[in-house]
Amino acid sequence: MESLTTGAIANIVDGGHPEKPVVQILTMKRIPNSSQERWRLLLSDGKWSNSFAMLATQLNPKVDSGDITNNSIIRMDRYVCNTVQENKKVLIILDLSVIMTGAEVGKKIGTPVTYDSSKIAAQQQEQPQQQYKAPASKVAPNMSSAGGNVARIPLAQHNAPAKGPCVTKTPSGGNVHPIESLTPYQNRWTICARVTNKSGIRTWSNSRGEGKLFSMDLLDETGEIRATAFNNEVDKFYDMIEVDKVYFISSATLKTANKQYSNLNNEYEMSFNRTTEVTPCHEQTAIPTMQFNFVSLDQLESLQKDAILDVIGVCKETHDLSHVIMKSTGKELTKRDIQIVDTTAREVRLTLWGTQAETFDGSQQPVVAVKGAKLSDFNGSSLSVLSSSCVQINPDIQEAHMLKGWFDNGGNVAETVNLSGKGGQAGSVGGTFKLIAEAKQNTGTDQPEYCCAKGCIVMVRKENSMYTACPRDGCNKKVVDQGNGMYRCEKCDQTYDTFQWRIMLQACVADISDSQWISIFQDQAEQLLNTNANELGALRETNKDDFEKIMDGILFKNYNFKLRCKIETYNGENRWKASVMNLNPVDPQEHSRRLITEIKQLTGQA
DNA sequence: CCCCCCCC
Repeated sequence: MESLTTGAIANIVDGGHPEKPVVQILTMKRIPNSSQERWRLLLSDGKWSNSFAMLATQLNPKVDSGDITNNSIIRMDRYVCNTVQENKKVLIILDLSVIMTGAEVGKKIGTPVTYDSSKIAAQQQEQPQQQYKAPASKVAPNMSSAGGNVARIPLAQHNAPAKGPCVTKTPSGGNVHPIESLTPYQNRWTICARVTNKSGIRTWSNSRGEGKLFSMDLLDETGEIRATAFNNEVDKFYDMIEVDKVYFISSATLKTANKQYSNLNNEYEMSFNRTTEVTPCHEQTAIPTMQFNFVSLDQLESLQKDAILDVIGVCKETHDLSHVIMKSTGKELTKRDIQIVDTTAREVRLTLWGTQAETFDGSQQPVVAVKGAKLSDFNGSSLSVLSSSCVQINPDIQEAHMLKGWFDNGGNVAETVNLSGKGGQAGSVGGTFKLIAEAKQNTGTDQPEYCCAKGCIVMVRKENSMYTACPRDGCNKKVVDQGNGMYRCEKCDQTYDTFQWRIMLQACVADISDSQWISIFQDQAEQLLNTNANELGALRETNKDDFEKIMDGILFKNYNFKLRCKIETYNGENRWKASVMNLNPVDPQEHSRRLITEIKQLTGQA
């Protein structure tokens, strides 16, 4: 039987920080009424037990997957223990390894006794400052001595799993807390963080009142968090806070972050309040300057519209500056579209605004990294830079060097899929999944909306499913047969001696909720029918039976469709119309995963 | 306590 680190629980409660203690989970309880899933654990070291432990939410999947259960023996690879209120301690497990599964252990080891709470209170008075200790191996021995002896972590270790703070003491001699350990459950902390982004001052006015605010992104080597200052705190702090500088910050309010408006890797965000203190940190630190969580371009189509995300790509094409008039205010804006490409052979449009658009130089095809770009569904998928975004040109980071190397060695001539061309051509189907009946409830505006639906083709209209089109590439206009072997295109105002076949399918797609006739055009129809339009057109003329066989071959199969849905007015009547932007056979595993996610959402488990 | 972020 794997041995536990006897006495570790008592040691931690008493303010110690044993390295990677092995403990047993006796029970796990979900904390009720918390907006986010949070687990409280009763831990035992075989001799002592205490229910002061919580799982960092990034470890929740280990509970959901059953990796950790009651009786599991775990090694706490990284944890912090903080004091909350007067006499309570909270231990947060940041990283753990399962040494033995609960099933393997099968029982409580030993007869642990709850570590006495009065002892905790007494201990507390002796060690009021005992809050966070970095793992000994990560910091230099004399980091707290006078003379600016600061522990340095090599920059190359930024992404190493175990991290501690670079600066370990506050100006008043207290401990510096890692950003990663901040929670609303405890309020006595000081962080030492670099400001990586700072907004301008913005005012608002709504039914709840008016005011002004600015926000900033804070970073240390354990994590990042957004902070916002309102009204008086704007006056107090706006001028002193400078991008790229490092500050000690203490005593702000923590609350759950709204992910819709932030891409920072933190479930909480910070609001400055009247007790918040900000002090510049003049020590040299190894706090990194920016932390990206890049999404590769092939993932864009599977993400929700309006998502805020980090991207990096090589600028393969730079468009001219242009000006647009804002619909809401009539103000004129300057913009520039660029195309960025990455190794997934996707390219996407990225729109820069204002000064950033004016000063952008794409002539050397630089690498462009954006933290906090916004995804839109215009023309399939496109990206836009927001005022809260941070754009870096040729950043000195590994991903950028890798991309540039790839681009200069063939990537520049690689064939790519343009995600910002029409509906998006990539294989993955993106957008919100809906039942057909739900999709049809969208009676919205004249703007098309995009969604996904899984459905079965139950009928297909064979007549009028093909037409003879202009042979000029990209025209696609129906030609008029002149009866003399010549075909006339009105759009091109030309007569040709040839034409090309195009497919325009009407298919009735059904799911459990409803059915609907949907248009499937050329490219998607060719994919669906597994043929090419010219061959199919020829077959239609020569062998009607085989033609119909091919058309019937698509019946009664399930597909995931990405749909473009629109209300069209036809003879004064509104009609819901949908066409297929792309389609894929249903992958049962992926489909099941999505259903499980939906069930969890419906039952409040996610 | 904001959460607007533009246009095709």
